[in-house]
Parts: sequence; structure tokens; C-alpha cells
Amino acid sequence: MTPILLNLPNQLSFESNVAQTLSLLERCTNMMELKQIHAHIYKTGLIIDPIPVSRLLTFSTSLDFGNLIYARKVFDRISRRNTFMWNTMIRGYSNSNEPKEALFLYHQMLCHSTPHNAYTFPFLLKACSRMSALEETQQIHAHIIKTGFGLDIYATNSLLHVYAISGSIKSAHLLFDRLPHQDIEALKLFHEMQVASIKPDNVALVSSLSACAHLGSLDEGRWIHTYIDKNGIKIDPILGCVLIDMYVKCGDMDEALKVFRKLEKRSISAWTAIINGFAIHGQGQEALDWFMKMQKAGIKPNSITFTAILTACSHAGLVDEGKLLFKTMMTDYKLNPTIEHYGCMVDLLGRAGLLLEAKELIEKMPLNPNPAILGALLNACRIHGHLELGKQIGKILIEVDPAHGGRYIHLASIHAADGEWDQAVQVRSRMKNQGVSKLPGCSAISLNGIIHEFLAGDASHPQMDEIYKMWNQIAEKLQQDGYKPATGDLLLDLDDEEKERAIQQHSEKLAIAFGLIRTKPETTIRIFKNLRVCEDCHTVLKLISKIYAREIIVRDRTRFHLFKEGKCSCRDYW
DNA sequence: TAAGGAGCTT
Repeated sequence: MTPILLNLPNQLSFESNVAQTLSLLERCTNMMELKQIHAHIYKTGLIIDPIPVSRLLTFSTSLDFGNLIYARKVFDRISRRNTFMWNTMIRGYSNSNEPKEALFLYHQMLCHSTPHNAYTFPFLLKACSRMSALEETQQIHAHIIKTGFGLDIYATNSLLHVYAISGSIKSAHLLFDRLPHQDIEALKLFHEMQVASIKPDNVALVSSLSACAHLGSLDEGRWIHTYIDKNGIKIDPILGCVLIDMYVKCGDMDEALKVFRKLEKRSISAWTAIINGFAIHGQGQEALDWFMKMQKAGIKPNSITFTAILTACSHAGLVDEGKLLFKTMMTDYKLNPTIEHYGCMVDLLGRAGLLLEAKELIEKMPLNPNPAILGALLNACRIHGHLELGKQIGKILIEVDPAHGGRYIHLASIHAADGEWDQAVQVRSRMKNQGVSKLPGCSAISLNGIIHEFLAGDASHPQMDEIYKMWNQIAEKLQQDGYKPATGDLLLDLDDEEKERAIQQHSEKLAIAFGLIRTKPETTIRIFKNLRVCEDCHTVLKLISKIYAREIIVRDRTRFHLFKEGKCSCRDYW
């Protein structure tokens, strides 16, 4: 620790002492230095000047190295506390583990009749948002109006945010509709912004692009990208990161790479988004190459980067590489594995058939297994037919995660695979009794900017007759190619013919039939599915890509499949 | 001063 004050001359005028002290505070990087400066402030009488004292508070409440208890002691001893000081303390608590304390302080502030200013409310509301404290938010809302800050854009935006995240969407909407300057985030509002000729700032763009990434709306995302370019909007690190992520999640790796190459500064999150891109496209080797490239560029991987690279290994079956990376993450990079990393490892080992090793890892890890980890193991049991272990895990899972429909389905299908139809039916009825419903399979295809959705067995699409006709044609060609429906995945206790019919109505089959009708030969068909693609649909899509000479890109729950010339990019490992 | 990002299971 450097004793920084040694360099300070002893005899200084009051003014130059203030100036020097402020500049020291500016450069202060740890509590030890801060305490020295604090002592100096006392010793030289600067404690009567509100400016150095305020600055002292700012630094001792700082997120990086501050110490709120210390700050509070300083604060409590100040005889004349001004609005800035109260605000600083409120902000400190709003970012801490005790956001409630911010509200207590506010109460005291009112008792002291300290006036508010425009900064007070955003900090206070941040504390409310951390606690999802709706009632307090409403009280503060009243204060905002009473104290004349009802038109303040920061206060109002903060209010909007708290209402939105604490579930009071109605209040948020009411507020939004009355806003004098409508600048809000979310994709559908983005269009309204365009119509109202309001320029979106980077935050609005990030939110909109992030929505595109989740929805897989490539057209929309491209449009926003063009907007950014045309208007010369500066791509800050976060905007760059989501722009890449949007292309990644919409299945356009080439464009994601183009954006990456054009970035002025390649932040860790931009690299991670690219590595994650290769991971979810099943390109494990490329992910590893880019992981190396990143380090050569002098960027150190963080915890999220490791999740991405481990995901890459698990999707591509790179077991040895994954194990090694997991080890070096701890030894070389000194990062403590989180539950997510263990999740990746269990998935990696489990998919590769190393069930026992996966189970051991769960037993040995210093964290409590969460439903995700158990779910990964259960999935592995299903893939590799470890029915007994699967039943054990499945039982635990529906205990710890009783509201999750997928878990019951999994357990039921494992019973079914073992021929235990009674048990399967029992699990199903338990699910029904708990009021849990199964998420229906849904596939979407976007044509000329219009999204067409198909649910399994759903006949509501206006062109359904045509679609079924097309499907029958496809089925005929598939049969000529020697295809037999793989009904093993189905848990229903139906006879084979009924199973065949059920499987033919899977949403991705309806979507592909529709896609073949409505798109020109040779164009790529993109389908988005909310669940994992089933075994049979996977086989069918491979065959269709060969028979109809089409590239088909399917984004399922977790990854992309590129079907081309009868093969899938996942190499049937998914 | 408020609001934005990359991640395991389904």
C-alpha cells in the first residue's frame, strides 16, 4: 500500500488544500488510502467544508471499493447534511444488499426537512426496484407529484421501470401513456417511436435488438442494424455485443462475424458472444479456435466466456477439451466454477454417455444441485437409456420443481420407455392434479416479414388443407427413400398407427410443409421451434433437405441445426 | 442522476 499523503506539503492555504485533497480523492483506489485522506481532512479542518466531505462520502459509498458502514459513520457525524449527502447515502444503500436502508434514510431525510432534488427519486426507486416494493413505490410516486417532480424524465423513467418489473404493468402503461417525452424500451414500442419520430438512444436500441435475439426476428434485427449505420449511431461496447448476439441467435453467424470485425474495441462480451455463437451452432472446433485467438489478442476470459466455451464442448462432444478447460479455469484463471459451469460439465459428460462421472461430479461439487443440473442428468439418462437412474432423478426433480411441466413429461416418457405404462399414466395424472400444463410444441416460420406459427396437431391455419396435402406428398417421397417413422419418443400408449398420426402432426413438420409450398426452390428455409426437435422430425428434416435440395435452418430451444444434403450440422449429437 | 449486454436445464 502506498502512503500517498507523504507527498502532500504540510503548509497549504485552505483553498489549495481543498483542491489538492479533492484531486487525491479523485485518484483514490482503496479504503486504506481513503482513510488517510479522511484523517487529513480532519487534521487540517477541511471537515467544515461540505465539498470535500461530500466527495469523501461519494468515494466511501463507491461500488468498487467502498465500505457503506464506514460511509455511514462519516455521514452520521456530519452536522449540516445537505441534499447531495443524503442522496449519496441513499444511492449507496440502493446498490447494496440492504436497499431497505435507503428507504429508512429517506424517511429521516423527510423528518429533517431536507429538500429533494431531481436526483433523490431515481436512487430511491432503484432501491424499490431491488425489493420489488410496490407499495413504497406508490408512496414515492405520490411524493414525486407533490414535490413537483412529476414531469422529471429521470424520476418518471425510474417509476416506469419499477412498476414494470414489480408486475404492475397497468400502472407502467398508464404512466407511459402520459409521458411528455416517450422514450421507452421494447420492440413493439420501437415502431411507435419511429412513427412518433423519436430518436431511440443506445439503451432503446439494445433493448430492441435483445428482443429480436430472443424472438429470432432476423428481419427486424437487420432493420435496426441498418438504422444504426444510416444514422451514424456510435456502437458502444454493449450495443456491439447485442448486435452480434442478435445475428448469432437469428442464425446468421457470417453477419455476426462481420459486425465483430468492424468493432473499434473488441470487448470481452463481444468475443464471448462470438464464441457462444459457434457453441450454439455446434461448431466446437471454431469456438475453441476463437477462444485461443481471443487470448492471443490479450483478452482474458471471464466466467461467462467459460460457460460459452464449455457449452461449445458439450454440444460438439469435445469431452477431453471440455474437461481440460474446466480444470484450467480454476488453476490458471483462478475462476470459481458457478452452478452454470457445473451445469455445462454435467451436460457434457452426460451427453457423452459418462453418466456415472456426471453423477459423481454433482455429488462432489460444493454447490447444491439446482433443477437445471438435475435436468441435464435426466436428459442424459433418457438419451442413453439409463432408465433406473432416470427414474430416480425424475422423481427428485418433480419434487423440487413441481410447477415445471417438462419434468413430468420426461419422467413419464422414461417409464413409458421401460414399458411401465401405469406409472407413466400416474405421473401424467399427478401433473394434471397439480394444475401443471405441458408447453405445447410450436414452430414458427417467417415469410416476407409475416410470422406463421404452427402448434402440434393444430388445424387452425387458413391454408391447412394445402399443408396436409403437401405433407402427404412429402410422406410418400420419404417412404420411397426408406423412411419409417420413429415413434419411440412418444410416450402415449397408442397403437402404432395412432402414434404415426400423432407424430405427423408435429409442429415442425407442418411448418416445413408450409415453407416448401410458399418459398421458391433452392431458398433456405428457417424455422424456429420452442422445444427440442424430436428424433423423428430430425430424421425427416435431414431427408427433406436431400430430396428437395433445400438448406433448412432450425433453431430449437438450445441450439441451431443446419440440414443440408441429407445431413445435419449437429452430426446427430444433440 | 434512470433505463441496455454475452451463460447451465426446459
